[in-house]
Amino acid sequence: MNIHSSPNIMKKLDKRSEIIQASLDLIVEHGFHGTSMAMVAEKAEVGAGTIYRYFESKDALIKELYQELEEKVMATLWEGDPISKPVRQRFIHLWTVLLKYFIAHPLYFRYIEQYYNSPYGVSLRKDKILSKTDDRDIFKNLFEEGIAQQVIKGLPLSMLFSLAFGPLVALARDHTLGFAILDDTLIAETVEACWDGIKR
Amino acid sequence: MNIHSSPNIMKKLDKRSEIIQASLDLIVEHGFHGTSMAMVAEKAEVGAGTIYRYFESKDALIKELYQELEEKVMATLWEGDPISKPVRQRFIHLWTVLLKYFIAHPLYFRYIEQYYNSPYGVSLRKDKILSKTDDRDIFKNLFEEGIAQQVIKGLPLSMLFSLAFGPLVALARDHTLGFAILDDTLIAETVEACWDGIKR
Amino acid sequence: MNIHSSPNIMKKLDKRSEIIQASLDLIVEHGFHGTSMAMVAEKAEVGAGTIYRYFESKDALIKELYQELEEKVMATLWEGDPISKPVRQRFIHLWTVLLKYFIAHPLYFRYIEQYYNSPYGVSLRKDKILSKTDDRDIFKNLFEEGIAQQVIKGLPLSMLFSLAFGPLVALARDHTLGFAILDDTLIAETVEACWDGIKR
Amino acid sequence: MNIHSSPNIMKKLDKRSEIIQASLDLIVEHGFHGTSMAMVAEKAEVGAGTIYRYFESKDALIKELYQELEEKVMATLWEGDPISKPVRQRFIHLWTVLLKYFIAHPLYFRYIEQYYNSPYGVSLRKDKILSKTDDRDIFKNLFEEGIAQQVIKGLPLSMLFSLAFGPLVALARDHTLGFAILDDTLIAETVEACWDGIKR
DNA sequence: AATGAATGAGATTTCATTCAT
DNA sequence: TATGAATGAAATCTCATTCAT
Repeated sequence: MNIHSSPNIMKKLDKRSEIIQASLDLIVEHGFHGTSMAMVAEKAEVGAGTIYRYFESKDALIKELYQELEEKVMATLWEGDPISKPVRQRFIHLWTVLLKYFIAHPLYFRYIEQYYNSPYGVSLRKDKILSKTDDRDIFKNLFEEGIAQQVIKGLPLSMLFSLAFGPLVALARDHTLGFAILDDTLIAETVEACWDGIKR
Repeated sequence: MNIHSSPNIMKKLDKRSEIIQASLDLIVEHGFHGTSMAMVAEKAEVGAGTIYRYFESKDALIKELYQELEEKVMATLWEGDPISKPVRQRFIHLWTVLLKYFIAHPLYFRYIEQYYNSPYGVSLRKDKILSKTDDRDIFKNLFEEGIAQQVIKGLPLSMLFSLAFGPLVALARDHTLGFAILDDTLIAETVEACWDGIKR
Repeated sequence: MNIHSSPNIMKKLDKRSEIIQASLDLIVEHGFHGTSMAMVAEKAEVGAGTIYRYFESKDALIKELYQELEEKVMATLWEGDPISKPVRQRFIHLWTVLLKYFIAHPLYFRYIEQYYNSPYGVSLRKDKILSKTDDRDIFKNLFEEGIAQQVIKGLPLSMLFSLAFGPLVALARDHTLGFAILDDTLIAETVEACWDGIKR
Repeated sequence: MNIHSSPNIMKKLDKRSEIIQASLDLIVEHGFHGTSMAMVAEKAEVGAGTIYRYFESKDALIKELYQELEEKVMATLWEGDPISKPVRQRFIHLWTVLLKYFIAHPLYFRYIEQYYNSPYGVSLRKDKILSKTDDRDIFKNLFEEGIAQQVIKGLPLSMLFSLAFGPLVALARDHTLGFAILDDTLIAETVEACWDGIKR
């Protein structure tokens, strides 16, 4: 690769990124079906047909956008995960990072939530439950360790997920919609409350 | 009004109910935009035009359906609310009733959630926050009383809502989707965990 | 049914007929892909969406139009078929009727031919060969009888079909395109020539 | 031109040939409009833009491909035409060669036929009839000689064409589609039958 | 009041062609 | 000369809504 090929590569990446970004903005504001491909094309400043060079269909675009966002979130969590620390400390760390990430990236959060609660998300989750390689392994391991050490309630995993994520997601939603304003203190208290919900 | 007009009224109510029920079934399964008016008409066994005698538009139908479901939920909560009992006991009662109601009426729950997380729901909630007559008064009063009695954490109301409803909603979702199975014991434990999240 | 319902029925039949007729005219002139649904809608003086009340898709329209034309042709042949007459006489009758029909209905003929020689027609014919209930039974029987009576050559049926239909179709094509002009005498001579091709 | 330019020319010819061949394969299978330029480019292993260096447009490609095939067929006929032999013998020779050629090159035949029966072919034939330099001169001469010698029926030339080519084409079609299987004996009988159709 | 055929605006998607590299 | 990413016009098809019956 030399310096002259760079513009090509940049441009290619750019088009796809522009489309992804435009879709994210528009879908968060208008929903999946309130967002037409023409709107995406205009906002991304590409031809309508260009979208189909990068995404097979509107559905594929919606799905790939979700997957990209999910990867970003998971990467952020993995990055600083203090694996060797005690369960409680890891929990506090992970939940804090996650909540702060959602607050810092409200569009990501809104999109993920919208996707999750649509027919798209339901089938996605059904698929995930079947497959072994779940993103949630990082949490699963944490919970199982906590149960084994008797610091977390001995409830079914799915219940622990709901108890621990439910408040965080609800808070993030209210924040991104402007119904609540979270500062560092409130974030810390929220995370503590999430822990309180599952701690023995 | 005389007795002869009764059949007419019955019929009219019936048609409206059929439309509402058909919409609920279809939207839960296919989403707002995966459900066409033609599908609703067929399932409700009415003419396509008939829907428009009862609902001004598809959006109006979606909104009114939401409001009806919300009213049913709130009526159920109001009904047996032990207003004179201590805060904790009221909380446990209300949350148990709510969770059981969602489990007993999974379609109601799925619809409400889908609505809540769509652009429809966001504007609805913005409207509600502005108006004084909020359905959530029943909870607001409970929380304020709890704060005053120092049995509930002194956090902003919006945070308390998230902490207390988040786990419940997450659990109800997993249950209605078949990802978790809740019996009476687990319901009780869930509600306890919700309380743990906000109790001082 | 009373006289007042008549207009309804007429109208319904009319729309479908208008669409069929417009499609026939346009496809014969511009081909399958040179004919857009918008062109059909305009020529038929119906809304674009209306076509889809009568035909599931453009392909379905093309296929159904073919089937209708084929039925008309076959009905014409059946009608005056002198079953009890000698093979030669039946042959002369059927071929004459067919050629005259194609000359009288050049659009029908052009459409059928275009369909026959397109990918549509190939799969159609493959299906037909598999199924027993072939329109061509009328000809098959005639040929088999002729072979048995030793007035027709003892060749495979598919060859006899080609030998007997080939000249007729070629003539009809030239006539409908204006490359040849057939009068009654020439028609008779053509049919004789078709017979000459298969007679023993 | 020197020896060094040879590779270039070869390459250029190669690309054009690849495009022609790919188009032939694809159009025979999917039809004119079922075949996109992108499909051709991929199958020919050239860039999409490259096609336009050799052919002005898709229509031009379709037309040139037809002309190439027609030339090949005519060249084959010219090659061994026993001009000095009696009419009947020449006829038998030419028709046998033609039928065998179509059987040996089913793609050529299918393409020519598809073209012939499309709006492309109709205008092509109209043009040909106007111009004097018709490929059909070889047949025209043969028929006129036959008429003069009173061995061929005294019918209009266009009729003789239809009578003589119709069966051959019909047979070739059934063979290439797999609906009939022709061996040397059947080929000979077919050609005899073609002759029977026009002989006095 | 009830119907459902008809509508046409608008959605998704395709594809021949261009043009910067 | 060759490429293939980009384009946008145009195609097919859907569907909320209307309106004559």
